[in-house]
Amino acid sequence: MPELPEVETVRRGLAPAMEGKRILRVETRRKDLRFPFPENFNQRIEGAKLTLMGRRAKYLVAELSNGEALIMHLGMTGRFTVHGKTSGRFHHDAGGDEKHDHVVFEMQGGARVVFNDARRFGFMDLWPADSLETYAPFAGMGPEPISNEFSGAYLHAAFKGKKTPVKSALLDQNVVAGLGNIYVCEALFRSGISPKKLAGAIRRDKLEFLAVEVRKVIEEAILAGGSTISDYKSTGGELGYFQHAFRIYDREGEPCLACERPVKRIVQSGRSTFYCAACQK
DNA sequence: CCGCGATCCTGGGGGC
DNA sequence: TGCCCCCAGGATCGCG
Repeated sequence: MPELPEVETVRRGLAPAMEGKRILRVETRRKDLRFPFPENFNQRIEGAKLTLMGRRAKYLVAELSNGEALIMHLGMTGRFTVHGKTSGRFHHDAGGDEKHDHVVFEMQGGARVVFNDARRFGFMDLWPADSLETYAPFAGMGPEPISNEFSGAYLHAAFKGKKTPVKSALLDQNVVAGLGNIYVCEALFRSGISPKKLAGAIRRDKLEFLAVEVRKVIEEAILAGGSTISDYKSTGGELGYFQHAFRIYDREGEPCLACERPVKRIVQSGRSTFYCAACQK
């Protein structure tokens, strides 16, 4: 489920159950996800209070009272569910019984927060909270697309001289952080730019459009609670509904919403790209 | 520096 | 029903 809007939706779902609460106990049911859990993972977080549930790009960053930051990535299929008597929406069962439930956090206040990840591309890590900028994936990472730093001028500078297709450039987390395959396709369609166009060859005025559409599609998707693909559910079991607002993603062969010509699908750097050859130049 | 393919995993869907 | 192949929201690494 996880591009920026989905991760932000998860963050908002976890915050009421975890923020300001002590982590009473952590159950890790295997020694690794994508990577091994860090050394003494359980001991290092049990008993600590989770002071802030934050997010950077597609990473959840939970700051703990002991100075550690618990960094969590959902990979492709990672999902969190909140169980028990907590404020807000939650599952009324005990939780932790599903296939691929790998980690269970027992929180002060009674919530059980369960991490499930079928493909195990997700991971958890610990890093000093006061030097997150030195955490390898964050070093060199581009701005958030909904930040003031992100603009047409920024893209103009970031794309300067780049001979890579704009689709690949936007997927590069060091250019802009948090976009993935779906929202890149959507933003390129909305701004009328071909995914094959070389990043460095796009006119400045088009980059202004692109920056605006990237921001808009991400903001709209956050408001919709993210996109639900397959049977993804957010922390309380509710579905995001932005998938109904897809204008180009996963619409191969269907009529373009602007010109009615069939939507094309190509593969770029191993990922599907959906676009309209007539509307995107 | 760049694009590309392979890779880490499991599951769902379509074709036969 | 079963089997096989392809596909999937991510990200890294090695190769040419």
